[in-house]
Amino acid sequence: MSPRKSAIETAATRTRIIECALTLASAEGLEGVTIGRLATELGMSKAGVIGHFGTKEALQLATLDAAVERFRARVPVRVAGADPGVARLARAFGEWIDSMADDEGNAGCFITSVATEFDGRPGPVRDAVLAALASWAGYVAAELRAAVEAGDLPGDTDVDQLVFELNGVALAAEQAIQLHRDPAAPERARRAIDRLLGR
Amino acid sequence: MSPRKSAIETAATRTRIIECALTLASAEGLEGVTIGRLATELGMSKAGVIGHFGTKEALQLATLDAAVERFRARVPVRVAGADPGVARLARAFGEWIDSMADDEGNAGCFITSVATEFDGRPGPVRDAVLAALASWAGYVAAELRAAVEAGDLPGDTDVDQLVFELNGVALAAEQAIQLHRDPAAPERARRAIDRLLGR
DNA sequence: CCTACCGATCGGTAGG
DNA sequence: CCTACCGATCGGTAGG
Repeated sequence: MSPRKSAIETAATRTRIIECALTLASAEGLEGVTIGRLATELGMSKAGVIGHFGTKEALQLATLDAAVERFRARVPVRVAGADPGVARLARAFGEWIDSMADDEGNAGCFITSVATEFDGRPGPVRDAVLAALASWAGYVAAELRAAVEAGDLPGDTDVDQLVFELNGVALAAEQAIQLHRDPAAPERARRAIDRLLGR
Repeated sequence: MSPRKSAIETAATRTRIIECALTLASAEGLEGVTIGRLATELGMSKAGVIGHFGTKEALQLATLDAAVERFRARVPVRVAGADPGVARLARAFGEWIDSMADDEGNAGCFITSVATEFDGRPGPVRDAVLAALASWAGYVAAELRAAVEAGDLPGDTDVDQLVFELNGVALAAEQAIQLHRDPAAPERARRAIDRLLGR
Protein backbone atom coordinates (compact mmCIF):
# COMPACT_ATOMS: atom_id res chain seq x y z
CA MET A 1 0.00 0.00 0.00
CA SER A 2 1.22 3.50 -0.77
CA PRO A 3 -1.45 6.06 0.01
CA ARG A 4 -1.02 9.16 2.17
CA LYS A 5 1.89 10.61 0.27
CA SER A 6 3.05 14.13 1.03
CA ALA A 7 2.17 16.97 -1.31
CA ILE A 8 5.74 16.92 -2.62
CA GLU A 9 5.59 13.25 -3.44
CA THR A 10 2.22 13.72 -5.09
CA ALA A 11 3.60 16.47 -7.31
CA ALA A 12 6.61 14.31 -8.20
CA THR A 13 4.33 11.49 -9.28
CA ARG A 14 2.32 13.89 -11.37
CA THR A 15 5.51 15.03 -13.08
CA ARG A 16 6.53 11.44 -13.72
CA ILE A 17 3.17 10.75 -15.37
CA ILE A 18 3.40 13.81 -17.60
CA GLU A 19 6.97 13.01 -18.59
CA CYS A 20 5.92 9.51 -19.55
CA ALA A 21 2.94 10.88 -21.46
CA LEU A 22 5.25 13.20 -23.42
CA THR A 23 7.44 10.29 -24.43
CA LEU A 24 4.51 8.10 -25.44
CA ALA A 25 2.78 10.92 -27.29
CA SER A 26 5.90 11.67 -29.32
CA ALA A 27 5.67 8.18 -30.76
CA GLU A 28 1.93 7.55 -30.86
CA GLY A 29 0.24 10.92 -30.80
CA LEU A 30 -1.60 12.49 -27.91
CA GLU A 31 -4.74 10.42 -28.46
CA GLY A 32 -2.64 7.26 -28.39
CA VAL A 33 -1.58 7.90 -24.81
CA THR A 34 -4.02 5.70 -22.93
CA ILE A 35 -4.43 5.63 -19.19
CA GLY A 36 -3.86 1.90 -19.13
CA ARG A 37 -0.62 2.16 -21.02
CA LEU A 38 0.68 4.92 -18.79
CA ALA A 39 -0.19 2.78 -15.77
CA THR A 40 1.70 -0.23 -17.12
CA GLU A 41 4.70 1.87 -18.13
CA LEU A 42 4.84 3.55 -14.71
CA GLY A 43 4.07 0.45 -12.65
CA MET A 44 0.95 1.89 -11.10
CA SER A 45 -2.80 1.39 -11.35
CA LYS A 46 -5.06 3.14 -13.84
CA ALA A 47 -6.94 4.79 -10.99
CA GLY A 48 -3.65 6.07 -9.62
CA VAL A 49 -2.83 7.67 -12.95
CA ILE A 50 -6.18 9.25 -13.75
CA GLY A 51 -6.68 10.37 -10.16
CA HIS A 52 -4.09 13.10 -10.72
CA PHE A 53 -6.07 14.65 -13.55
CA GLY A 54 -9.69 13.56 -13.38
CA THR A 55 -10.20 13.03 -17.09
CA LYS A 56 -8.11 12.06 -20.06
CA GLU A 57 -8.63 15.48 -21.58
CA ALA A 58 -7.19 17.16 -18.48
CA LEU A 59 -4.19 14.85 -18.77
CA GLN A 60 -3.79 15.82 -22.42
CA LEU A 61 -3.92 19.52 -21.54
CA ALA A 62 -1.37 19.06 -18.75
CA THR A 63 0.92 17.20 -21.13
CA LEU A 64 0.61 19.92 -23.75
CA ASP A 65 1.29 22.57 -21.11
CA ALA A 66 4.45 20.77 -20.09
CA ALA A 67 5.60 20.65 -23.70
CA VAL A 68 4.96 24.36 -24.16
CA GLU A 69 6.93 25.09 -21.00
CA ARG A 70 9.77 22.89 -22.17
CA PHE A 71 9.86 24.61 -25.56
CA ARG A 72 9.95 28.00 -23.87
CA ALA A 73 12.88 26.97 -21.70
CA ARG A 74 14.67 25.40 -24.63
CA VAL A 75 14.26 28.22 -27.14
CA PRO A 76 13.16 31.74 -26.17
CA VAL A 77 14.56 31.68 -22.64
CA ARG A 78 17.89 30.31 -23.76
CA VAL A 79 18.41 33.11 -26.29
CA ALA A 80 17.00 35.89 -24.13
CA GLY A 81 20.49 37.34 -23.70
CA ALA A 82 21.16 37.77 -27.41
CA ASP A 83 20.77 41.09 -29.21
CA PRO A 84 17.12 41.74 -30.09
CA GLY A 85 16.06 41.42 -33.70
CA VAL A 86 17.75 39.35 -36.38
CA ALA A 87 20.55 38.06 -34.19
CA ARG A 88 18.24 36.76 -31.48
CA LEU A 89 15.81 35.32 -33.96
CA ALA A 90 18.51 33.46 -35.85
CA ARG A 91 19.71 31.98 -32.58
CA ALA A 92 16.18 31.09 -31.55
CA PHE A 93 15.52 29.16 -34.75
CA GLY A 94 18.96 27.61 -34.42
CA GLU A 95 18.06 26.32 -30.97
CA TRP A 96 14.77 25.01 -32.25
CA ILE A 97 16.46 23.19 -35.10
CA ASP A 98 19.06 21.76 -32.73
CA SER A 99 16.33 20.53 -30.41
CA MET A 100 14.65 18.67 -33.28
CA ALA A 101 17.68 16.44 -33.64
CA ASP A 102 17.75 15.58 -29.91
CA ASP A 103 15.60 12.49 -30.01
CA GLU A 104 14.58 12.92 -26.39
CA GLY A 105 12.08 15.55 -25.38
CA ASN A 106 11.45 17.25 -28.66
CA ALA A 107 8.85 19.72 -27.44
CA GLY A 108 8.61 21.74 -30.64
CA CYS A 109 7.89 18.65 -32.65
CA PHE A 110 5.39 17.50 -30.07
CA ILE A 111 3.43 20.75 -30.34
CA THR A 112 3.44 20.60 -34.14
CA SER A 113 2.26 17.00 -34.05
CA VAL A 114 -0.59 17.83 -31.72
CA ALA A 115 -1.47 20.78 -33.94
CA THR A 116 -1.89 18.42 -36.89
CA GLU A 117 -3.62 15.74 -34.82
CA PHE A 118 -6.23 18.13 -33.45
CA ASP A 119 -6.67 20.54 -36.34
CA GLY A 120 -10.02 18.99 -37.17
CA ARG A 121 -11.23 18.43 -33.60
CA PRO A 122 -12.62 21.52 -31.90
CA GLY A 123 -12.19 21.61 -28.14
CA PRO A 124 -9.86 22.67 -25.34
CA VAL A 125 -6.83 20.80 -26.69
CA ARG A 126 -7.11 22.47 -30.07
CA ASP A 127 -7.60 25.83 -28.38
CA ALA A 128 -4.50 25.33 -26.24
CA VAL A 129 -2.41 24.43 -29.30
CA LEU A 130 -3.67 27.50 -31.11
CA ALA A 131 -2.72 29.66 -28.14
CA ALA A 132 0.78 28.17 -28.00
CA LEU A 133 1.35 28.70 -31.71
CA ALA A 134 -0.03 32.22 -31.53
CA SER A 135 2.31 33.02 -28.67
CA TRP A 136 5.30 31.81 -30.66
CA ALA A 137 4.19 33.68 -33.78
CA GLY A 138 3.81 36.82 -31.67
CA TYR A 139 7.33 36.41 -30.36
CA VAL A 140 8.75 36.03 -33.86
CA ALA A 141 6.76 38.99 -35.17
CA ALA A 142 7.95 41.22 -32.32
CA GLU A 143 11.58 40.33 -33.02
CA LEU A 144 11.08 41.02 -36.72
CA ARG A 145 9.59 44.43 -35.97
CA ALA A 146 12.59 45.18 -33.76
CA ALA A 147 14.85 44.17 -36.62
CA VAL A 148 13.05 46.51 -39.01
CA GLU A 149 13.29 49.26 -36.41
CA ALA A 150 17.01 48.64 -36.06
CA GLY A 151 17.51 48.72 -39.81
CA ASP A 152 18.57 45.04 -40.00
CA LEU A 153 15.61 44.37 -42.28
CA PRO A 154 14.20 46.62 -45.02
CA GLY A 155 11.56 49.13 -43.94
CA ASP A 156 8.98 47.63 -46.28
CA THR A 157 9.37 44.12 -44.82
CA ASP A 158 6.06 42.21 -44.71
CA VAL A 159 6.39 40.89 -41.17
CA ASP A 160 3.44 38.49 -41.33
CA GLN A 161 4.68 37.04 -44.59
CA LEU A 162 8.08 36.49 -43.04
CA VAL A 163 6.58 34.80 -39.97
CA PHE A 164 4.70 32.51 -42.35
CA GLU A 165 7.81 31.59 -44.31
CA LEU A 166 10.02 31.08 -41.24
CA ASN A 167 7.38 28.76 -39.84
CA GLY A 168 7.40 26.84 -43.11
CA VAL A 169 11.12 26.23 -42.82
CA ALA A 170 10.69 24.89 -39.30
CA LEU A 171 7.88 22.59 -40.42
CA ALA A 172 9.95 21.31 -43.32
CA ALA A 173 12.86 20.67 -40.96
CA GLU A 174 10.65 18.73 -38.60
CA GLN A 175 9.26 16.54 -41.36
CA ALA A 176 12.73 15.92 -42.78
CA ILE A 177 14.17 15.05 -39.39
CA GLN A 178 11.31 13.09 -37.83
CA LEU A 179 10.04 11.24 -40.86
CA HIS A 180 12.99 11.01 -43.21
CA ARG A 181 15.77 11.14 -40.62
CA ASP A 182 17.61 13.28 -43.18
CA PRO A 183 20.97 14.34 -41.69
CA ALA A 184 21.21 17.25 -44.13
CA ALA A 185 17.97 18.82 -42.88
CA PRO A 186 19.35 20.96 -40.02
CA GLU A 187 21.89 22.55 -42.32
CA ARG A 188 19.26 23.17 -45.02
CA ALA A 189 16.94 24.73 -42.47
CA ARG A 190 19.68 27.00 -41.14
CA ARG A 191 20.54 28.14 -44.64
CA ALA A 192 16.90 28.93 -45.42
CA ILE A 193 16.46 30.84 -42.15
CA ASP A 194 19.60 32.88 -42.75
CA ARG A 195 18.46 33.81 -46.23
CA LEU A 196 15.00 34.82 -44.99
CA LEU A 197 16.61 36.98 -42.32
CA GLY A 198 18.90 38.60 -44.90
CA ARG A 199 22.11 37.24 -43.42
CA MET B 1 -30.10 -10.16 -46.85
CA SER B 2 -27.70 -8.79 -49.45
CA PRO B 3 -24.97 -11.31 -50.26
CA ARG B 4 -24.02 -12.49 -53.76
CA LYS B 5 -23.34 -9.11 -55.23
CA SER B 6 -21.67 -8.82 -58.61
CA ALA B 7 -18.00 -7.91 -58.85
CA ILE B 8 -18.99 -4.42 -59.95
CA GLU B 9 -21.21 -3.90 -56.93
CA THR B 10 -18.49 -5.24 -54.66
CA ALA B 11 -15.97 -2.78 -56.09
CA ALA B 12 -18.46 0.06 -55.67
CA THR B 13 -18.95 -0.81 -52.00
CA ARG B 14 -15.21 -0.91 -51.53
CA THR B 15 -14.95 2.54 -53.03
CA ARG B 16 -17.71 3.82 -50.76
CA ILE B 17 -15.88 2.48 -47.73
CA ILE B 18 -12.61 4.11 -48.76
CA GLU B 19 -14.29 7.42 -49.50
CA CYS B 20 -15.89 7.40 -46.07
CA ALA B 21 -12.57 6.48 -44.48
CA LEU B 22 -10.92 9.44 -46.21
CA THR B 23 -13.53 11.80 -44.81
CA LEU B 24 -13.30 10.40 -41.30
CA ALA B 25 -9.50 10.33 -41.37
CA SER B 26 -9.33 13.97 -42.39
CA ALA B 27 -11.05 14.86 -39.13
CA GLU B 28 -9.77 12.20 -36.75
CA GLY B 29 -6.56 10.86 -38.21
CA LEU B 30 -6.05 7.51 -39.86
CA GLU B 31 -5.88 5.62 -36.56
CA GLY B 32 -9.17 7.19 -35.52
CA VAL B 33 -11.00 5.51 -38.39
CA THR B 34 -12.48 2.49 -36.64
CA ILE B 35 -14.26 -0.35 -38.35
CA GLY B 36 -17.29 0.12 -36.14
CA ARG B 37 -17.59 3.78 -36.98
CA LEU B 38 -17.28 3.14 -40.68
CA ALA B 39 -20.01 0.51 -40.37
CA THR B 40 -22.37 2.87 -38.59
CA GLU B 41 -21.66 5.71 -41.01
CA LEU B 42 -22.25 3.45 -44.02
CA GLY B 43 -25.21 1.58 -42.61
CA MET B 44 -23.54 -1.81 -42.81
CA SER B 45 -22.10 -4.37 -40.42
CA LYS B 46 -18.53 -4.37 -39.15
CA ALA B 47 -17.95 -7.73 -40.80
CA GLY B 48 -19.18 -6.29 -44.08
CA VAL B 49 -16.67 -3.47 -43.83
CA ILE B 50 -13.61 -5.39 -42.78
CA GLY B 51 -14.39 -8.25 -45.18
CA HIS B 52 -13.24 -6.05 -48.05
CA PHE B 53 -9.78 -5.60 -46.61
CA GLY B 54 -9.05 -8.33 -44.10
CA THR B 55 -7.31 -6.16 -41.52
CA LYS B 56 -7.45 -2.59 -40.39
CA GLU B 57 -3.92 -2.01 -41.66
CA ALA B 58 -4.94 -3.12 -45.16
CA LEU B 59 -7.83 -0.66 -44.97
CA GLN B 60 -5.42 2.08 -43.91
CA LEU B 61 -3.11 1.31 -46.82
CA ALA B 62 -6.02 1.28 -49.27
CA THR B 63 -7.20 4.64 -47.92
CA LEU B 64 -3.73 6.13 -48.22
CA ASP B 65 -3.45 4.76 -51.77
CA ALA B 66 -6.71 6.44 -52.69
CA ALA B 67 -5.49 9.75 -51.28
CA VAL B 68 -2.24 9.49 -53.24
CA GLU B 69 -4.20 8.77 -56.41
CA ARG B 70 -6.51 11.70 -55.75
CA PHE B 71 -3.55 14.03 -55.19
CA ARG B 72 -1.97 12.87 -58.43
CA ALA B 73 -5.15 13.55 -60.35
CA ARG B 74 -5.64 16.89 -58.66
CA VAL B 75 -2.10 18.24 -59.05
CA PRO B 76 0.48 16.71 -61.41
CA VAL B 77 -2.01 15.31 -63.92
CA ARG B 78 -3.94 18.54 -64.11
CA VAL B 79 -0.85 20.59 -64.97
CA ALA B 80 0.72 18.02 -67.28
CA GLY B 81 -0.03 20.24 -70.27
CA ALA B 82 1.88 23.25 -68.94
CA ASP B 83 5.40 24.10 -70.07
CA PRO B 84 7.99 22.00 -68.18
CA GLY B 85 10.07 23.72 -65.53
CA VAL B 86 9.18 26.82 -63.58
CA ALA B 87 5.83 27.41 -65.29
CA ARG B 88 4.53 23.90 -64.64
CA LEU B 89 5.86 23.85 -61.10
CA ALA B 90 4.23 27.16 -60.23
CA ARG B 91 0.94 25.85 -61.57
CA ALA B 92 1.35 22.57 -59.67
CA PHE B 93 1.88 24.31 -56.34
CA GLY B 94 -0.97 26.66 -57.22
CA GLU B 95 -3.28 23.68 -57.70
CA TRP B 96 -2.10 22.16 -54.44
CA ILE B 97 -2.74 25.39 -52.57
CA ASP B 98 -6.17 25.70 -54.17
CA SER B 99 -7.01 22.16 -53.14
CA MET B 100 -6.15 22.92 -49.53
CA ALA B 101 -8.99 25.40 -49.35
CA ASP B 102 -11.55 22.93 -50.73
CA ASP B 103 -12.79 21.49 -47.48
CA GLU B 104 -13.85 18.27 -49.18
CA GLY B 105 -11.30 15.68 -50.17
CA ASN B 106 -8.10 17.45 -49.33
CA ALA B 107 -5.74 14.68 -50.36
CA GLY B 108 -2.51 16.63 -49.93
CA CYS B 109 -3.43 17.55 -46.41
CA PHE B 110 -4.45 13.98 -45.70
CA ILE B 111 -1.05 12.65 -46.77
CA THR B 112 0.78 15.26 -44.69
CA SER B 113 -1.37 14.41 -41.67
CA VAL B 114 -0.67 10.73 -42.01
CA ALA B 115 3.02 11.52 -42.41
CA THR B 116 2.99 13.27 -39.03
CA GLU B 117 0.76 10.66 -37.42
CA PHE B 118 2.98 7.76 -38.43
CA ASP B 119 6.42 9.34 -38.33
CA GLY B 120 7.21 7.49 -35.13
CA ARG B 121 5.52 4.18 -36.01
CA PRO B 122 7.55 1.95 -38.30
CA GLY B 123 5.52 -0.30 -40.55
CA PRO B 124 3.82 -0.53 -43.94
CA VAL B 125 1.77 2.66 -43.50
CA ARG B 126 4.83 4.73 -42.70
CA ASP B 127 6.66 3.13 -45.65
CA ALA B 128 3.80 3.96 -48.00
CA VAL B 129 3.76 7.59 -46.83
CA LEU B 130 7.49 7.83 -47.34
CA ALA B 131 7.13 6.45 -50.86
CA ALA B 132 4.39 8.96 -51.70
CA LEU B 133 6.41 11.90 -50.41
CA ALA B 134 9.52 10.69 -52.19
CA SER B 135 7.59 10.42 -55.43
CA TRP B 136 6.35 14.00 -55.09
CA ALA B 137 9.82 15.28 -54.16
CA GLY B 138 11.21 13.49 -57.20
CA TYR B 139 8.65 15.18 -59.42
CA VAL B 140 9.52 18.60 -58.04
CA ALA B 141 13.25 17.97 -58.36
CA ALA B 142 12.89 16.86 -61.97
CA GLU B 143 10.95 20.01 -62.86
CA LEU B 144 13.57 22.15 -61.14
CA ARG B 145 16.36 20.46 -63.10
CA ALA B 146 14.41 21.12 -66.29
CA ALA B 147 14.11 24.76 -65.25
CA VAL B 148 17.86 25.00 -64.69
CA GLU B 149 18.43 23.34 -68.04
CA ALA B 150 16.12 25.84 -69.72
CA GLY B 151 17.86 28.76 -68.06
CA ASP B 152 14.80 29.76 -65.99
CA LEU B 153 16.80 29.17 -62.83
CA PRO B 154 20.51 29.95 -62.21
CA GLY B 155 22.96 27.22 -63.15
CA ASP B 156 24.23 26.96 -59.59
CA THR B 157 20.74 26.34 -58.13
CA ASP B 158 20.78 23.89 -55.21
CA VAL B 159 17.86 21.74 -56.33
CA ASP B 160 17.53 19.74 -53.10
CA GLN B 161 17.57 22.93 -51.04
CA LEU B 162 14.82 24.37 -53.20
CA VAL B 163 12.72 21.21 -52.91
CA PHE B 164 13.10 21.51 -49.13
CA GLU B 165 12.00 25.14 -49.05
CA LEU B 166 9.08 24.68 -51.45
CA ASN B 167 7.87 21.85 -49.25
CA GLY B 168 8.11 24.13 -46.24
CA VAL B 169 5.83 26.68 -47.87
CA ALA B 170 3.26 23.97 -48.59
CA LEU B 171 3.41 22.74 -44.99
CA ALA B 172 3.02 26.27 -43.65
CA ALA B 173 0.03 26.79 -45.95
CA GLU B 174 -1.58 23.61 -44.74
CA GLN B 175 -1.14 24.53 -41.09
CA ALA B 176 -2.45 28.05 -41.67
CA ILE B 177 -5.47 26.80 -43.61
CA GLN B 178 -6.40 23.69 -41.64
CA LEU B 179 -5.63 24.88 -38.13
CA HIS B 180 -5.94 28.64 -38.24
CA ARG B 181 -8.44 28.91 -41.13
CA ASP B 182 -6.39 31.94 -42.16
CA PRO B 183 -7.89 33.37 -45.39
CA ALA B 184 -4.62 35.14 -46.21
CA ALA B 185 -2.66 31.88 -46.28
CA PRO B 186 -3.17 30.89 -49.94
CA GLU B 187 -1.99 34.30 -51.13
CA ARG B 188 1.03 34.18 -48.78
CA ALA B 189 1.92 30.73 -50.01
CA ARG B 190 1.66 31.76 -53.65
CA ARG B 191 3.90 34.75 -53.04
CA ALA B 192 6.51 32.61 -51.30
CA ILE B 193 6.45 30.02 -54.08
CA ASP B 194 6.82 32.67 -56.77
CA ARG B 195 9.79 34.18 -55.01
CA LEU B 196 11.47 30.80 -54.58
CA LEU B 197 10.97 30.10 -58.28
CA GLY B 198 12.43 33.49 -59.20
CA ARG B 199 9.20 34.85 -60.69
C1' DC C 1 -22.95 -8.98 -46.84
C1' DC C 2 -25.29 -10.38 -42.11
C1' DT C 3 -25.83 -12.14 -37.13
C1' DA C 4 -23.64 -13.49 -33.25
C1' DC C 5 -19.90 -13.73 -30.83
C1' DC C 6 -14.65 -13.59 -28.97
C1' DG C 7 -10.99 -11.61 -25.75
C1' DA C 8 -8.78 -7.22 -25.02
C1' DT C 9 -8.82 -2.63 -23.93
C1' DC C 10 -10.93 1.82 -23.46
C1' DG C 11 -12.13 5.91 -19.91
C1' DG C 12 -13.83 6.20 -15.64
C1' DT C 13 -16.01 5.26 -10.73
C1' DA C 14 -16.82 3.34 -5.89
C1' DG C 15 -14.87 2.59 -1.84
C1' DG C 16 -11.18 2.20 0.96
C1' DC D 1 -2.57 5.24 -4.45
C1' DC D 2 -4.93 0.36 -4.70
C1' DT D 3 -8.54 -3.36 -5.86
C1' DA D 4 -12.53 -4.33 -8.09
C1' DC D 5 -15.64 -3.21 -11.13
C1' DC D 6 -18.80 -0.65 -14.90
C1' DG D 7 -20.63 -0.18 -19.83
C1' DA D 8 -18.77 0.81 -24.31
C1' DT D 9 -15.93 -0.09 -27.99
C1' DC D 10 -11.95 -2.09 -30.18
C1' DG D 11 -10.23 -5.48 -34.21
C1' DG D 12 -11.46 -9.60 -35.78
C1' DT D 13 -13.70 -14.53 -36.59
C1' DA D 14 -17.22 -18.36 -37.40
C1' DG D 15 -20.68 -19.68 -40.01
C1' DG D 16 -24.06 -18.88 -43.15
